[in-house]
Amino acid sequence: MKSPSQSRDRGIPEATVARLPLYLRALHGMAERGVATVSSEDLAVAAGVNSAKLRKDLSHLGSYGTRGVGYEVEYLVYQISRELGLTQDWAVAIVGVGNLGRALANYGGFVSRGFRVAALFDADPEVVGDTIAGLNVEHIDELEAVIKRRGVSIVVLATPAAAAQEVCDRVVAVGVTSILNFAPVVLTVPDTVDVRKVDLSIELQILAFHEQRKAGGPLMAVDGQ
Amino acid sequence: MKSPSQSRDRGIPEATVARLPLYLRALHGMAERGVATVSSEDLAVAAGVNSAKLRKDLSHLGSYGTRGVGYEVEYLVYQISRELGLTQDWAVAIVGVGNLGRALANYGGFVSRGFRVAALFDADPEVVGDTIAGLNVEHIDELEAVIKRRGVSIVVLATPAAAAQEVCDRVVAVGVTSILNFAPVVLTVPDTVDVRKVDLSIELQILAFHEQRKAGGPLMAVDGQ
DNA sequence: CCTACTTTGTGCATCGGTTCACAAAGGGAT
DNA sequence: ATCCCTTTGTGAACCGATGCACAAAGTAGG
Repeated sequence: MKSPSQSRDRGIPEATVARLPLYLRALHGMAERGVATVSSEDLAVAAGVNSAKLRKDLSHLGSYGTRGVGYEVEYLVYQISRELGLTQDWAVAIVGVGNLGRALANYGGFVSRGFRVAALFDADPEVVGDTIAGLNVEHIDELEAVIKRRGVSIVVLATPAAAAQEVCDRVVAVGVTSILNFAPVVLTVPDTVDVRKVDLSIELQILAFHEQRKAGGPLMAVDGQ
Repeated sequence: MKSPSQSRDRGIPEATVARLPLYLRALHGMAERGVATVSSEDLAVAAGVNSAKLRKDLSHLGSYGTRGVGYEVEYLVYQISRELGLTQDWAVAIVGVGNLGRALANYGGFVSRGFRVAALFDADPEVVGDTIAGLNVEHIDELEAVIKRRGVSIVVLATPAAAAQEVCDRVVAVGVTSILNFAPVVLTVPDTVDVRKVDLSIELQILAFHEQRKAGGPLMAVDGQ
């Protein structure tokens, strides 16, 4: 049941959640440049969205702006960070240390936002024991033990497609409920588990679709039937 | 002739376009396993979507199913491929050969779907001249010349954030209208240009948000679903 | 205190997308 | 040919997201 006068409605729309990190990035940039206060219009431009949308998004977190003035940058950074759960430290494990897994392990963008790569796993004895980004690569057999021991709560799957579901099942079995999947497969999970997927090939295909139209443009009817 | 003979409505919804690659992947899997015909229900399960949605999506391409039977796998693969523009060969350039660029260059998923990595660029003289995935890394100064010469129409940006906008401007200036951006910045482009962005850190932040709520405890809205 | 100006927060109309549910269309059996 | 069974294709209701436009709320200056 939901109380009617819940000051900060916990039901933040998914679309809004997806944009908060964008605002946060823009705000960090402004904070670095010493900007103290920002209007919805300016922040919207920096984040590449419409200002009305931005204001509505922020209004879901509470009333943190001052009419006639704007938003205080530092304060807003804090509020958004807290809402996203970035004020705590998240231990992330990366499974699969191929090209992609390696790139992810070295990616600075993680660490800077409250995420800490806490473990790397691979099945290939050739790479197990290697040190990547200052971390020892563990054998996949250690998956369950290490995840528990190090309090990993988010797992990134960068395995071959064929291995993804099995690894997924195993991490879900030890209680992981947040998965970022780079393998090109549809994962089956209990609905208590969140899966987000990133598929590089799909993004290119969407671009190709639009590119084709631009190129075909006015002559489109040529292949019509 | 217009009227209902506008059989294939060219205005395919964006949400549908984004799912077509998913269906395609599922269909390829089925084709390999020798499946000749598939129902919307089965294909929907394989692609991880609702069957009504799948049927509506496919209906935007035309009437390619047979009532009482389903869809012929090979035929549907062809139709979707054609719609997405995958029957032609797309030359892709990757700019920035750091960890991520390297991973992308080696990523098999591109080649297998009508995409061909045709050029690699970097600014660092240390890596220029290296061979990655069978390709010579060109200096960024060659950007315009090589893009034109090799007919590159899609550019993948895997540069540091600070360099992304400048590279973007340059490729747009030579006529590229499709960009896949991995750099964590909002790119400014003319609206004739399509930009899709992939931000690994944003995906993690979205997961963290939901994870926090799950862990968040008693004050959480009890969403018993 | 009052007036002029700025910018937030939001009600409302609208739009695109999802889902339901069923008539229409085809196959197969007799 | 007729009946029954399966599955598509789609009308229509629904739902969430977007964007306009403005009242409310604040600042600044006299």
